[in-house]
Amino acid sequence: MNYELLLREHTLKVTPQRLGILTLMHTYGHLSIEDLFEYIKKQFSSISLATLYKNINAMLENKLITEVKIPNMKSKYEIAKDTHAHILCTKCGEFKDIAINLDAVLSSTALKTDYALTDTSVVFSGLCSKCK
Amino acid sequence: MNYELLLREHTLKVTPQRLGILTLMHTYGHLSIEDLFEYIKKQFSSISLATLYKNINAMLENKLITEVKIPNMKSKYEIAKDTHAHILCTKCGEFKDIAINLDAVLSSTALKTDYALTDTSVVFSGLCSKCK
DNA sequence: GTATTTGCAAATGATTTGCAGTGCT
DNA sequence: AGCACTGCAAATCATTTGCAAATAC
Repeated sequence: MNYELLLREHTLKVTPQRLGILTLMHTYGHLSIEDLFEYIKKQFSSISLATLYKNINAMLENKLITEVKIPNMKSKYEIAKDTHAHILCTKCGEFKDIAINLDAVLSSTALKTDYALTDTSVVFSGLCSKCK
Repeated sequence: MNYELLLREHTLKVTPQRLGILTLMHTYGHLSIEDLFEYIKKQFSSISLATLYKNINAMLENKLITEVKIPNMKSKYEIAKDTHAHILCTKCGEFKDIAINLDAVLSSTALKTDYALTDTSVVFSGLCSKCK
């Protein structure tokens, strides 16, 4: 994937730090601030936490990335993509995307509540195949 | 509802502050820490934020209440109840429970992922009937 | 060349902890 | 009586801000 283009499309300047952050997110899928800082320091030993936060916030504002809030855990960040849900193993911490179709649930909810629904935040949790 | 009994069932002592917190949650449905502190001070003018946090944490640990994490907002707390979902109006901030049936989605997800699913965290958002 | 970004240090905000006194059972 | 809870102050942790130097375009 071309992150330089992605940044430019979102009106953000291209810097090595930003490219590093996006590459990490692509590699790991979902990362907390702590994780990101730990990994990014390996490439940019002098990067500051302030820079990381500033970039995360800039990319969130431009909707290039998304924050995923998870029960009982710190938030994780991911490159923005189409509507999807997440699944968490509460024992080993595995966290990943799942493809589920919520269209029926969403349209019936919209009907019942008279809301115009635009976003979903869905995290299922339990035990993964290894942990259960 | 009998909050004294509810506290005892969860092995927590009954104190006026705790009863106040639970009554507020019952009245308002979902409250942030800020909201709770503002309201509870009207009853207990000398209550400290530390006490509020300690009680919230004690009740969370005992699963008497639940934290609801919401995209782009501070968490809200509610008295624990059966699995349900939430809906948020991103304009006026209305936030409420919705009764949706996720059984089909959950069982097909469990099958596909080989997870034993136990919990769900679902927040839909958009514009309510007045705001849209 | 100008505006934005970076990294540092300091400031702010949120939550937790320690402790002495009080209240619950 | 004994242990848990409260309220205060201080400590810790998370995030943001201000500013000078460096970098992107």
